[in-house]
Amino acid sequence: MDTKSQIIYIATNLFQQKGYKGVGVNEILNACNITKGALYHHFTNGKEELLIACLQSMDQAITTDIEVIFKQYQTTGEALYAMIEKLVKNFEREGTVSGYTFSSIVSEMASLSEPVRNTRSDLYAKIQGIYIKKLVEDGFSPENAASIALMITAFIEGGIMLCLTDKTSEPLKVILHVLPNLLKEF
Amino acid sequence: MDTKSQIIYIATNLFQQKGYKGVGVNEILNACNITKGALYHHFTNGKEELLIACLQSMDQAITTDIEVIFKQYQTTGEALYAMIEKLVKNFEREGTVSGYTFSSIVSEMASLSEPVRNTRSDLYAKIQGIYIKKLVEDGFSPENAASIALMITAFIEGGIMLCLTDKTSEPLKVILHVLPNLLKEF
DNA sequence: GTCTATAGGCAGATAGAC
DNA sequence: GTCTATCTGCCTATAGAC
Repeated sequence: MDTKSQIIYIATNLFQQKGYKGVGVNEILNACNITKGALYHHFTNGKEELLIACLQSMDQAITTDIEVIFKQYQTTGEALYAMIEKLVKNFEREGTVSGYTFSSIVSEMASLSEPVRNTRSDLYAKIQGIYIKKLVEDGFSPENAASIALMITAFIEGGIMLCLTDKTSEPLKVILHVLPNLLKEF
Repeated sequence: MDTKSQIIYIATNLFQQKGYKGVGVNEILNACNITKGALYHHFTNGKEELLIACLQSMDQAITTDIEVIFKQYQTTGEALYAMIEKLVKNFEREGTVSGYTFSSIVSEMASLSEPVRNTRSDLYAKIQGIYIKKLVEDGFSPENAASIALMITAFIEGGIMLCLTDKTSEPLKVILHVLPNLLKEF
């Protein structure tokens, strides 16, 4: 793996654990066993450019993962069940699911720059696009599908946040059983 | 209002907007029009002691507010509808509902100290206690009530997070219509 | 109880050798 | 492409006058 990819990989983990402001450039350098020269060679605009690269890398991993699951199952409800079940198992195995949310990194949005905000918005739109497509295939109207996709995102985001901060998989487990049934309400 | 209360009031707003790490002590001093001497007189242990005071102040405001609403309505579903409706109106009026969530302040939990983590946990437990009490009055079993309270919290947390970062009230509006009906699933 | 002045450290970023 | 050395500025916190 080349240096740039390695920096992104390691920095992504650190950002997920501590948030953008919570990780210093020096900490990243230590973890990567490189020096400032190397980092600023690959990321001319410094820490913020690195953050955007990390967000895009996360997006790649998340959307690929979700797309695979959503192709495997007939309905949105079944796909969501499988997806959340995977999150629960992941949390119980590794104690984290932070790879599935951007909030833990950039929830202090107000103090972040416009490029970062825009990147984050694009990524959420992409993920919700997958939900919407499947929901329309299920027979929902496009407007309803958009609302439901928003709801799904809110539910999962909140669940992940609670699991991470309370250090228990309970919130996601509850959502696992409720969310698929919830689709019938519409 | 005395100086200490004023510091807490202003610092709370800043922390809500930018997160703990995103606000510097100097920024707080400027906003309050005081100097270091005054701040460190009232908060011997500095910024972290101030944060804990802010979290407790928020907790006071939130639980009081929720309790008032929950006394006004017969069922948990009705109370939740009124509560979320208030959040939506608040967001549309002031562009924020950050007073109702701790996540935006302390989502970088891994890098925060034990006292702060514990304070946050206590506050969430208190809020969920209100939900649980009402749910049991509604006839739910204590175990079910606990699960449902967890779900409600996850849903609202996620909704607030999306509203704040996407700058639209849509997520909470969707939740407003779904959540009360959702209770019938149990 | 509030002020000024300052300590001491670490942040992100840059220049230039190799 | 990676290194070392260094800059500037901000950070939290403290000491001591008033």
